[in-house]
Amino acid sequence: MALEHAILVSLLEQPGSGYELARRFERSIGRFWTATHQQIYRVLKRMETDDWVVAREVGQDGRPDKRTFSVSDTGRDVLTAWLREPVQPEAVRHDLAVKVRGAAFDDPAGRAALIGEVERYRAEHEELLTRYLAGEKRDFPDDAAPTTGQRLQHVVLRGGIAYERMLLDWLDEVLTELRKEA
Amino acid sequence: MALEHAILVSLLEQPGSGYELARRFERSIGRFWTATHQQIYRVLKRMETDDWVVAREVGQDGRPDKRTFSVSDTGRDVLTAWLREPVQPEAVRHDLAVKVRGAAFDDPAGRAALIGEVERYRAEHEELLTRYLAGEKRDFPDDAAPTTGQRLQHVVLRGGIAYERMLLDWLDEVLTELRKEA
DNA sequence: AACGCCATGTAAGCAGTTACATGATTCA
DNA sequence: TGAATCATGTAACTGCTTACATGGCGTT
Repeated sequence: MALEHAILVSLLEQPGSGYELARRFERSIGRFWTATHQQIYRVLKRMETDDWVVAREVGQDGRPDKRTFSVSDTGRDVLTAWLREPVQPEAVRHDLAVKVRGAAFDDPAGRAALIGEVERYRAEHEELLTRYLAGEKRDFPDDAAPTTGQRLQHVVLRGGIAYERMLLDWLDEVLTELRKEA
Repeated sequence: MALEHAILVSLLEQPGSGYELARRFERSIGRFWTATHQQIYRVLKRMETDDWVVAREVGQDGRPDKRTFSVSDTGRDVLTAWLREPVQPEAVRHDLAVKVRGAAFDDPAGRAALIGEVERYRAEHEELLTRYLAGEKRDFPDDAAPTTGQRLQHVVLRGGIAYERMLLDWLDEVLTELRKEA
């Protein structure tokens, strides 16, 4: 498990509240680790109890107060120890691939419906790629001399971009195959 | 959730016992849906209760008896209905990307350890790619005229191959970035 | 007046992992 | 003799999802 560790990394990059973390997980971190706000608050509470993070109350006007978390020394040690552990094999769960193989056992109407779904799915990921590329241009301009942290964030983003490009190409292949049935 | 559906697809492609299913999930299906034998037996039992699959006792000599499952009409209907549902967004959980971003907060010794881990991970996936390519050559020879099912299985396998190639390229980029620290 | 955003949670339930258990056969 | 493969499970636990809950502020 690594939600704790993803939170530690995110808070080291920039301290923030549970709500802010949830938004980051929707955006940048969500590329490689998804989590809902409910889950984040629960884990954050446990991390606070275990002294991995410390909270600071921040009063705001015009907005609800919030609790901003930072990583403690203990938290840093926990992260360091985790970084030295072997990388866990991913638990792959790819809905669409199951459906594509399942399409062999459905009738033409079903395959037509699946084609529509794949097209929708493809459009979603095309948009995602566009957003990644815009984010890259914004956050990692060519002329800048990046810090270590920025270089590592950038290479992770390039991974997301490479994944989306690969996915779009593959979806085109899938569509070609599914259309042969028509 | 879709383990049920992955099992239905697998049993439609070829009826089999819980044990055989577990082996398939280790091999081909595991590319896009992982599951352990414990989980498979539990789900299979529920599917049998709900009449999605039917079992046939098969006595074997020299080996324990087994229960071979096939998909019932109800099971087929369940699968068809599921194929018509929207594709669920994937729950991404990519350990390694978290570690790469976390490496910015570790010392050189820690980054050196991570480099070693990434190399190991890369070697694993290179081997996986080799196995995919061997499987492709074996199961989908150029000259054959494939059935619909085979064509769809093939396009899913090509997805796995494209993914592994993309991953290997990306891991090389990651290694380049991590080594700049040294 | 209604909707969306900011901000934080509780509670119930299910899916999935890890550990444990059994027992026969085949092969090195 | 020991390890690997075939074959099927139970039990405990953890992580994650879904649904529900509250309340103020800003915008249309």
